[in-house]
Amino acid sequence: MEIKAPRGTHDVLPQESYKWHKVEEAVKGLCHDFGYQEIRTPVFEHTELFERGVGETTDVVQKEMYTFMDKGGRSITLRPEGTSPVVRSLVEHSLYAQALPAKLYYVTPCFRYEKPQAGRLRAFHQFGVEVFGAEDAALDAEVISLALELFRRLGVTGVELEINSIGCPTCRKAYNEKLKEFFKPHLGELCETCRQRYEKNPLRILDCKQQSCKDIYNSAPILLDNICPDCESHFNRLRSCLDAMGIPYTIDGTIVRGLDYYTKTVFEIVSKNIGAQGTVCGGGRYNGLVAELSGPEMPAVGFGLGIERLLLMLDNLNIDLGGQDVPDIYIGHIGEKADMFVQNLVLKLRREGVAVERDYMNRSVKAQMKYANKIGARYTVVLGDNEIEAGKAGLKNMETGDVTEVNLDALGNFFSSLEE
RNA sequence: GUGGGUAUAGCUCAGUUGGUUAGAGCGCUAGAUUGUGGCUCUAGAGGUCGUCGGUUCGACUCCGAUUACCCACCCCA
Repeated sequence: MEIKAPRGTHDVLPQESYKWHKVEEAVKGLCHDFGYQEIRTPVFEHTELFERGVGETTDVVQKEMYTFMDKGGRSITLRPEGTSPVVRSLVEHSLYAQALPAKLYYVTPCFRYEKPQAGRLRAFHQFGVEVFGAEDAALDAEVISLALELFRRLGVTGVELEINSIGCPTCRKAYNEKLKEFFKPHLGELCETCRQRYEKNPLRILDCKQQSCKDIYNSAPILLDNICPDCESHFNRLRSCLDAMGIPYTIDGTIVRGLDYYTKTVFEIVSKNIGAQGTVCGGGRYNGLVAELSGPEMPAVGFGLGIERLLLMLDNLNIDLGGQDVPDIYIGHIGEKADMFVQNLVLKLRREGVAVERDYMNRSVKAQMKYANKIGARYTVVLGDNEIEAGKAGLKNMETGDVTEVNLDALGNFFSSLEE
């Protein structure tokens, strides 16, 4: 029986992996420019971290985690999101005692047991950014601008920024009461899940897609209108900062986010061209999380951005990230003497940083050339007794077909001069 | 977790009302006066038709189950 990749996972094949490299390079350069440093945390953590961090009532924790007991009897969970582990590490290593704000980023696999569909995998990758130690909404804006700058640098168009404020625990508590009051007379008209939401987290009702529920909550009090003065001024400053940077946005009062730790600012960057899972980046402020995970009272803001969804956008927009890695030169050979000569020459050139390929199939010259063409070699040279004797050979430019005579000793120099 | 669609060669797909040795294009390999790619031509390799069961004289074709993939809901990146 053939073994296949588990449901909801996929392989990044050689003809795709260069795209990942390009995206990773872009992320690296971007974070450098914005002053963010990389942090790497383990793929698995104690289950409790996510229960506490993400929130026990969330879907992610309740039904989507890859949780298992290890041989030491510990409950372990494969990271379902990137923020909690970073906060755990921040607290564990007292990173908050260093220069603040602490600005961190990561690109890492995440795992959620969900039913796969377009843009949704069980094993996927997130580029994430987290900033700790500053309350200023200018940072919320910076983090948003960073995400948008990644899209800009990669040439991605057609993404839209949506922002909202879900307030702080104080004003949200008051608002929840207000919501409950509003929905109370309509309880019977709400859908099944919304009736549960009514008890657990009335805020989520506003996220319901069912028309019947929509009709009701359309006239519900709006959270934005009910946040406290402090949250309101934070939101206004965020808007001013975005305006100052010339970043357009829409305010969407229905953005609630499914992770419990968010406070004040929440935002999504959505795209229409990757199917139903249009949110390519989501994040916001989470001022309570560090303390929740036994750290000091410390404000924070960040986002997660789905790499696979980003790649999906690039494909659908036909954005070429610059092609695959190809050999500088393919060295063909004829005869045993040349075989050994080439064996040595290949290593010599590789030591000089030239990307070289040769024949390992004992193929005809014609077949070797075909192969060289297929793998996209920029140059080819074929060596036989004559060339080795003369120390010279015809170097063929595969793009133009031009052949120029070169000294075999000078091949390395030829390629290093090409780079200049 | 709920719903819909699909399943034939490495890939994209044909396959007639069930009827003998299951096809094409692309890709792969090898050739087309003996040491040079791309174009063209020729040949070859490659499939227990997702899996299991049923109906039938006979199933790739009909029925059932199962699995996987795709799409949507939910949720989220």
